[in-house]
Amino acid sequence: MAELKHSRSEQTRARILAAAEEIFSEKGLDGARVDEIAARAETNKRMLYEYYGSKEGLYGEVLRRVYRRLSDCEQFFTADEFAGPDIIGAIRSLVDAYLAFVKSDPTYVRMVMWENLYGARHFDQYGLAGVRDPMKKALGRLLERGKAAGVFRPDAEEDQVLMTIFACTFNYFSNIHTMTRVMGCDLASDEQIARRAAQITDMLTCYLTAGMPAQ
Amino acid sequence: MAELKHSRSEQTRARILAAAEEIFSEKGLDGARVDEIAARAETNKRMLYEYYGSKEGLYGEVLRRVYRRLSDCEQFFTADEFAGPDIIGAIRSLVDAYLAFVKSDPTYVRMVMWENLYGARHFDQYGLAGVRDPMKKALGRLLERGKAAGVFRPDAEEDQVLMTIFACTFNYFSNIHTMTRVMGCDLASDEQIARRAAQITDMLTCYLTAGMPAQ
DNA sequence: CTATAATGTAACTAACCAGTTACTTAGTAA
DNA sequence: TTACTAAGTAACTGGTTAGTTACATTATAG
Repeated sequence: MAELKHSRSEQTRARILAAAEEIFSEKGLDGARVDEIAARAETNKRMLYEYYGSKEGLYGEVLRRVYRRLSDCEQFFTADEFAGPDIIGAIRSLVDAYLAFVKSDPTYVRMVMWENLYGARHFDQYGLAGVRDPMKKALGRLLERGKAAGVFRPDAEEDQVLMTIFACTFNYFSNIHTMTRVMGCDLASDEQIARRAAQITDMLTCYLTAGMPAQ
Repeated sequence: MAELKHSRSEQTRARILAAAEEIFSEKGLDGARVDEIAARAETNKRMLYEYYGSKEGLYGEVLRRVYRRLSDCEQFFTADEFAGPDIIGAIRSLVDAYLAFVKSDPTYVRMVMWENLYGARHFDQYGLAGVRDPMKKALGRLLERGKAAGVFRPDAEEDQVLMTIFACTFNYFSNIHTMTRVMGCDLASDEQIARRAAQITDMLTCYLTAGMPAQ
């Protein structure tokens, strides 16, 4: 029963990685404690070092796993929804999808924040340089189609639009604590999130269709 | 010469605070080392604890100081530039000013990021709840004037526009490390920053003036 | 059953770190 | 000079932490 043994160790590996993700995303590389990760994984340091070699190595694995979840959204962004004739509706879907992703995956948001504070050191170190945001491709195709159809202004730049969408969606959750205090309302509520989504879409649409003949 | 003595201790206090700002913004509360702060301030722990009581207390002082720099921009945003008849130009100035601020003060950006990762714990603890973003007031006045003049659409919401400006400017620098890798170009260059500023302004203008008679 | 290897436990180590304390130096006032 | 106080030094303390090691348990293959 080699499989059973294998499966047992795989399960421990998986529990360690899951616990590490929780704790690294919560406290960062410096704030996290190896013993705490081992305890939450219901194992101990010995196994953690057996499987991952070092604290930083484990952190790197967590980072890889988190970014993989983003790449895995690729399929979503290639769905039929984005190939139909309603190009403005597709932009809305794109914004909604990204906002839904960052809302549903606070761990992703926090790990990206930590990594930016660490100067993307581990991002480079653990071979994530090739990671491509799936939204970038989808947006590129969409802009091209929109321009060809005469719906979008021809001078719209993919990179700039992408940065705007990314900033507006990501930032809403990454800075939600300080922004809530400045705004004086609960930005985490579904109502506020929906308002924000509508606003971002509205704004992008205004920009992308400015000066073009109305549909 | 009581003043000389006083001044000497004040200088040590100031050197400690300056060193702490550098190191806390670089490494965060957990990553920073009290000995390193003392060494950089060319003094030692004894004085640090004399003046600031604890590591966290010092961190709180740094946070206060950093936010004070933002409030101090108030005067800039009340300048004549924002009261003139060129309301769209004023929006451009507002974006440029905020972008220039976050570009010139990476310490502010990083401290806000740390604080968001810490759940704004120290933000509350050290009495920064009352901090108001000076841009918020300036933008509120500007939108009101623009609407009254029939230049801006009447349904534009101050909070939403503010969040957009904040997200687009702050996020550009807070996520510059990971975004540079996804975009594949040097976002820190003056050329890229200028392009970004133009884009943000353009987009806001499109949104704010959509459906209004051309000027 | 026995040998072997995977899995797990717990104590240990060497370094580190926030915070304290005993002590020294230097500036000042009378 | 003398008495006093602020400023500075360095060693120390108690607790913590990443990483290691010696040992125990369990499972399985032959």
